[in-house]
Amino acid sequence: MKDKIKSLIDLSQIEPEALKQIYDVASLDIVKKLAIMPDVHTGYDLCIGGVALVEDHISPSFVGYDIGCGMCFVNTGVKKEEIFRSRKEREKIAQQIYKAIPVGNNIRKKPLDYKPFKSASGDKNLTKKVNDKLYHSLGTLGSGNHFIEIGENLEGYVCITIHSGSRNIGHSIASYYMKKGRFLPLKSDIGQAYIQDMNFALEYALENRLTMMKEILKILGFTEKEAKKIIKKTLINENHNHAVITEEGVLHRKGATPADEGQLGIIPANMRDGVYVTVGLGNKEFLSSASHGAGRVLSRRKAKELIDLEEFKKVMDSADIVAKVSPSTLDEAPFAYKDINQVIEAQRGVVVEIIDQVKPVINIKG
DNA sequence: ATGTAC
Repeated sequence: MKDKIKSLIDLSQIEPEALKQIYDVASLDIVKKLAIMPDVHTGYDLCIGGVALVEDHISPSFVGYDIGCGMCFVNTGVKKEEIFRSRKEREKIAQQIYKAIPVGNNIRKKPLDYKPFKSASGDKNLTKKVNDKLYHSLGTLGSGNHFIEIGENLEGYVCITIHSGSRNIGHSIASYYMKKGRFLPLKSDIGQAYIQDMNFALEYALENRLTMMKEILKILGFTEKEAKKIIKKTLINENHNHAVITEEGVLHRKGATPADEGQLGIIPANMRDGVYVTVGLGNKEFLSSASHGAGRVLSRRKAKELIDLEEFKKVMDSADIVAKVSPSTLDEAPFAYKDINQVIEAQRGVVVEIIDQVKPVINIKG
């Protein structure tokens, strides 16, 4: 059983509950390989930061609730000084973003256009449930670790990163299929239906991020034409909750950045340290995957209990980052996360190379 | 991870 598990972090460093999940999953005959990322923590069924190769079956719970959750990134090609001259200006832009993009539990009052969903399983309730919120949820950020970040890369160019998922749409699809079984045979109607509906959620999550990306570029003063060009030329899109059918089996990633050879990805650190741009090395031992973040050291509850708001404010101010520093974001403070350098070093040259790094200027959160 | 909704 243990030879199925390949971990980028010492197993002794993993929280007991997540470790139990790892052994439970690895003990299943149907699971051929299990790769563990350094930001691993307890999730529903398969741990977050877990990548599982499964034989002939697809598992809704191995993909998780936020199907298609992931990152979009662009490099505007404009230097920081050309857009941001003062802190006041940055604060104004942050305000404009909060005004244009619903965050947290909020969705749009006025719906945006998107092609309707029809459940491949034929379930009328699921179809209705998804379509009900489809247009209102598009272009909304969500909560938790989801964020919008405007930052400066190593060359001084303004880059935009968005971390968000499929909102209620993916959640509805995920819950519906999780009730159908832990593993759905690929050669079954329900398995095929899940694949189709999961793919819809992946597409929707990308559209969700792109909608926000276009709005942000507009707020930064780019014309529609310029925005299109920036996206076309520089977009990195990657999602860390999905399943892919491969020749070796069904590859499920839950909280893991795809790192096929040459594949670009984004690994976020935390609100203060920004994001890393990665290129995959296609390391099959680790199922061509990398971490999807730094990983928490404090649970959300503990973070709110232990972290001092003033301390949080101090580090964000000294890095001159405009961000929502409040009791509601204490659980997202840098101290709630592992030291990103260690997490990166555990992966550099093994599953990815780092090709760029972006320091935050503005961080938007739910 | 998520719509004030069984």
